[in-house]
Amino acid sequence: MVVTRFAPSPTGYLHIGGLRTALFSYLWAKKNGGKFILRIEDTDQNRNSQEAADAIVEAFKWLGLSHDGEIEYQSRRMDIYKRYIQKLLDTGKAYHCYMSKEELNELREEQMAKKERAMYDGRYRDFNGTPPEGVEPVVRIKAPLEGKIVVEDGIKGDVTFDVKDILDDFIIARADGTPTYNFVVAVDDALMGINTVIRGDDHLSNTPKQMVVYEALGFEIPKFYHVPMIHNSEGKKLSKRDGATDVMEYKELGYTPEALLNFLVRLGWSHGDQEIFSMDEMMDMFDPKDINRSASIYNVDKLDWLSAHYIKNMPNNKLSDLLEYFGLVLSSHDKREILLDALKDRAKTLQNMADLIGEVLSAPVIYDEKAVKKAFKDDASEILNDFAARLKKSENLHLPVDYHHVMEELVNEKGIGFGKIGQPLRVALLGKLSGPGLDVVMSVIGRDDTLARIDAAIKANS
RNA sequence: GGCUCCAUCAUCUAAUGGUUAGGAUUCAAGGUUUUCAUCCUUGCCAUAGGGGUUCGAAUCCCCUUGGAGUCACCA
Repeated sequence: MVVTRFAPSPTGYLHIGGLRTALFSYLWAKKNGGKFILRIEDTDQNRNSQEAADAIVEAFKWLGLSHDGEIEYQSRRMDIYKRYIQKLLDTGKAYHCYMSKEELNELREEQMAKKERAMYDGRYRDFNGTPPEGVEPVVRIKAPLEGKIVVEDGIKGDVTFDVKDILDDFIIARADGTPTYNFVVAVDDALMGINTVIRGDDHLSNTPKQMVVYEALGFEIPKFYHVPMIHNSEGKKLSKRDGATDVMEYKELGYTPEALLNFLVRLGWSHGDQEIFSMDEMMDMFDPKDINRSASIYNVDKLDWLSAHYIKNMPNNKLSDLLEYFGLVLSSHDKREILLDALKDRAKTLQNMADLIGEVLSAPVIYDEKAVKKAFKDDASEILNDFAARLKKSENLHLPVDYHHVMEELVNEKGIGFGKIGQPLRVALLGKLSGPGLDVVMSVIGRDDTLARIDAAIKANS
């Protein structure tokens, strides 16, 4: 059984990069009928981890992702970590170090001055004398002093580290007794049965340390997949300053979960030439071995395209439901279908769609200056008046086609082009020269509103 | 700086050692549309550089260059 996990530190919200590794982990677990565990890494607990967990769960919920079992909080597992630290102490695989922070800094400075690597010198590694007074010791693990550590990574291949380049007897418990990151990650992953770790490749250099812990405790090392970073347009690691990095911002912006997930799954992963993936397809086709080796740059153009694609292909009742979040209640509108059909392939996002609908539903408050200049010349007012008169005496104006007939009639009888009536009418109805079909607009707002808008436009612009 | 990773169009990416280096987004042009958008068609655009290995290299090896990540009693 494949057991994966997503293990964010509680920084407040779900990050777009985190979401991608979470998605990869989720897909791989679910595809294999396994489990996907959510673990909050709050050993330092300077922040409100509950809030962070809630934010992450909320985001997962929006996206339709779910984790198995209860959320694990590291802050609630302190007893477990203490027990394993004690075990290492008892078996001589870890030891107390009485070096003070000052001494440590001193050592580091000396090493820096000599251009050596800053590392612990192991002075308490085999210490069995009387400990110095007044120093609360940290616990250090006995790391190997020489040799190589090979991380067998499913994406990068075998990555070899020379122990003397990267390791020292690192701290596994602070002076206050709390355990440190590399220790708890290894302990938790092992204890929770996580056999497949999919995470950002910024963790690759931590992996040897975690392997030392696995080794010391006799745990089995999981399969690692270190996923390349997502970069900003500058080519640097994505940070808060790069626009929207909070997943929930995308909801506010009007992106749908399918679009966002589809966008993210294709960042660093591909399946031939396929661009559009439903959740089922992702699950069916995803395999971490197909993840790219190189970092990718985050670019919203494609997200916009996907977003538009999903809106275009969404059933109207679902679209209507989603639009309510953006303040639009259409359920009782008798021309809902016509309206949504006409606008769904013009919108990039739900927010955008709501705006476009708003432009149809409410009369223009301002008329675009250029549009007026272009459309309201010569006999535009006269033609509009003629058109209004025809509307007034027409019966049974309901569907777009009904309005279209009236336009056609006018155009034919006067021997003019469609543009002659179309342009000024468009300005009258929408205040500008772009937008959905005029017959659709008139059908949606009805005859009375149409007449009112024509009237208002003539008064304002002639 | 040490260590590690990475390198195909502007961007996301495809290509058992043999392809006119493919697709998608963006951009541009044309068609459709009374307008705009959608949609359709077409076009522009890439194997970082240098050495090898090989009949043959985007693909394997080495070097250079460039980029990224990481080096805590943070996670």
